[in-house]
This record gives sequence, C-alpha cells and structure tokens, in this order.
Amino acid sequence: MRSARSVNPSSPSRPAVPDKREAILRAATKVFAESGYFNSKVADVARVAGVADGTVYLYFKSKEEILRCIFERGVSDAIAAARAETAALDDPREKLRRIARLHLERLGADRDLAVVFQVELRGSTKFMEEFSAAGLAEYLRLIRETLEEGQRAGLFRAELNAKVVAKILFGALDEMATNWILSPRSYKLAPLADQVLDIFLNGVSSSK
Amino acid sequence: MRSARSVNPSSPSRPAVPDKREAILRAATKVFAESGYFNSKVADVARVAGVADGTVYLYFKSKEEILRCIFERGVSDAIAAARAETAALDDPREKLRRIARLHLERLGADRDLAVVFQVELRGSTKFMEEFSAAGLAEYLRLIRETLEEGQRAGLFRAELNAKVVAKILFGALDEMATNWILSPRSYKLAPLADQVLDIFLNGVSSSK
DNA sequence: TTCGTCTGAATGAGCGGTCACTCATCAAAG
DNA sequence: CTTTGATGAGTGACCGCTCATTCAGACGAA
Repeated sequence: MRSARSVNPSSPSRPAVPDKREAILRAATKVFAESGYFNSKVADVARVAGVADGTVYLYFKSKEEILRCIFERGVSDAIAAARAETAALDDPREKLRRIARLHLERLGADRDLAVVFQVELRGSTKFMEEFSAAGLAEYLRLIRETLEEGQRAGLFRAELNAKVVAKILFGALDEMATNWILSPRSYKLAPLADQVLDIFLNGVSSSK
Repeated sequence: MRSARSVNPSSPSRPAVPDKREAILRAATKVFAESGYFNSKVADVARVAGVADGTVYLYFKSKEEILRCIFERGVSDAIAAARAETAALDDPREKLRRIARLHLERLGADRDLAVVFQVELRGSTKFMEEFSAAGLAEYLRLIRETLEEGQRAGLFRAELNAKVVAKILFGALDEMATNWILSPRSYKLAPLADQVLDIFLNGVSSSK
C-alpha cells in the first residue's frame, strides 16, 4: 500500500528503482541518530524507509554495512568538498578558515548525520580504527599540509609540530560539533568556526 | 577453582568481601575497552573478574549500571584532582597548564580507562547527555572560570567568549587523547599538554 | 489491443543463535 | 540451625538474517 510506486518518470524503462538504497540510507541515518546503532533494529530502519525487512538485505549485506556506507559517503564527500573549495585560495590562513567553515556547515546542516558521525562513529574502536586509518587520516593530512604551507610562507611559527597542531584544530572543531549536538539550546554551529580560527591563528602565527 | 578466596586479612571480621565490586569494575573496564560495551558479555566481565555470572548482579543492578559507575568514578576523581591541584596556584596560565597536564596524565596512565572514556562514553547519546549534563559540564566550567579569572587579570583577551574558548581547549586535549588511543605507535601522552597549551595561550593572550 | 508467460524485485513470517538476567542450591561462618 | 555471600545452569526475550512466496509489469505473439 501507499503505492508511491509511481514509476520514476526520468527513467521509465528501468524496472529497478534503485533509490530504495537511498531511502534506506536516509532512514538508517535517522534511526541510528535517534537510538544509537546498537539499539536500533533493522526492522525500524526498514519501516522508516518504507520497505520490508528483507528488502534491506537486497541492498546491504548486513546492518553493519549500512553504517559503514553512511560513513564512507560522508567522509569522501567532506574531503572532496574541502579540497575543491580550498584549491582556488592562496593564503593558507584563508584555506584553514574555509576548511573549518565547511566542517561545521556540513555538520550543522544535517543533525542526524552529525549525530551519527560525532557519536556513533566514536562508539566503536572497530569503526574508529577503520575510519581513523582512512578518512580521518586524510582529513588531518589536508590540514597538516596547509599548515606546513603556511610555515614555509613564514606565516606560522616554524618550530611547531604541524601534526600536533592539525590535531588541535580538528579537536577544537570536533568539540564544537559534539557540544552543539548535545546542547538542548538551538544555535547556529557554523559561525563558531570563526571564533575557533581567530584563536587558533593567533596561537600559531609568527609574531606580527 | 582458583580459590583466591583467602579472607581479606585487613578486615577479618567482615563477612562481606566488598572488593569484589572493585574487581568487577576493573574487569569491566578492561573488557569494555577491548570489545566495546555492546559487544561485551556480562559473562566475560565475570570471568575476568574471577567471579560467577550471578555475582555481578549482587553488586550491580545491570550491565548498564557498571558502565555508569565507571564513568561516575572517573569523572569525579578527575575533577577533584584538578580542583585540588589548581587551588594552590595563582597564575591562571599555570592553572590551565596544570589542568591540561592532569587531563592527559590521567588518561595516559590507564589505557583501558581512557578507551572507555574516549570511545564508549561517546558511543551513546544517552550516556553522553547524562555525562554532559553532569561531569563534562562541571569540568568545562572549571576551565571557563579559570579563563575568566585570566581575563579579569588582563592576561587573556577580554573580548573572547570564555565558554567557547573553554570548549576549544577541552576539544584539543580530547583529540590528543583519542588519537593516542587509536595510534598503533606507542608514545607518551602527557607531554602533548605543553604543546597544546603553548599554542592555546598564545592564541588567547592579550598582545604582549 | 489483448492475452499469456516470464522475470526478479519485494515481502514478512519464522528460524536460530545470543545473552542479560534469575533463582534454586550450596557452603562456610557464627 | 541460621544467615548470607556466592554459584552457574537455565530461561525467555530479542533480533539479525533467510527464503519460500507473491505479484507488478515487461515483452512477444497473434
């Protein structure tokens, strides 16, 4: 019933309607965000997605694969966006500001996704290690390289360990996001990027 | 078997041997750190603690209560230590440095506990909210008040939002800890506190 | 256009395994 | 004998996943 089966008009000849996969991913993000991955039932995801339990397994091998898929897409999108948006900029300080803004804008725009990333991702060393090895490491590298660029340009103190400094910036942004999620108050996340960058750039700049 | 039942000689008249509670907490920290809270079985905790499954329930109402107990003890210990160690200091900058050092020293000294705090605690909005409302909030307040003290003393830029700045410091330290846990390399965590503080204090200081 | 056939996407009841928690029983101490 | 901490096999609920079955619609023949 519901019969929202109206054949996708953009591809009328295709029998498969593969945006069910999309619906499942969306639903899973919502359900995982609400109850936590381990407390969520595949049946709930299916219900929210508007499909039968079994259908989930036509698109995903397991419950775990759904979570992994949400991560992978989120991370690669974020990194691609950051690379694309900083490519045109020259000043490393502007690049960092842009990265920070994008970081908080993305999370601020989709609370469910933000919860899954800030909370569920951390909730399992298994996923963490996997993610840490792939996505996070690349993201930190992007920040680190930008920092080193600034060091070579004489903008940032040369004696600082860029790896550690990158983690400081990431950690600060990360904490903004986590606090935003947990806060009962409703406020804009993205503008905090400027406050963080203000202090951060001040901290790492060569004496003016 | 094993019969490590040798009556505690320090309190020979007490029939109860309440450090079984301690053993269970220790075991749970270890087991949770290894497999994650949701993947851990109560039976594993009991086995590691050297007691029977049922004994766990003589000391804790549920599996969840064990986790909660680990948190509560950890947080209150940490806050008490931070308060005690900073009370004797005058310079807000020194206070912050002490707090940061203690933060990373504590986590660096007990990897299992660190994993539970950095990973498991984050893995559930439920716990997070609870913890955030209680422990973390108080910890952030301690940092914020120290920052405001520094602002009044003219050491830190007065126009900064102390609440946000406190989160930045906490986030940076938190990220150091998380990275340390996930890193396959073995290094000392505590010294990073100085690098963080260096950049941080530079970032928030009034122009010298 | 209409009918018959075939395909494979979708379904959801049910299976099988897991695990938090209980409780009848025990044993040592007083 | 009573009390009390401890035991661990048992139980019942839960839930991820499977698979026999259904049926909408594509396609070809007439």
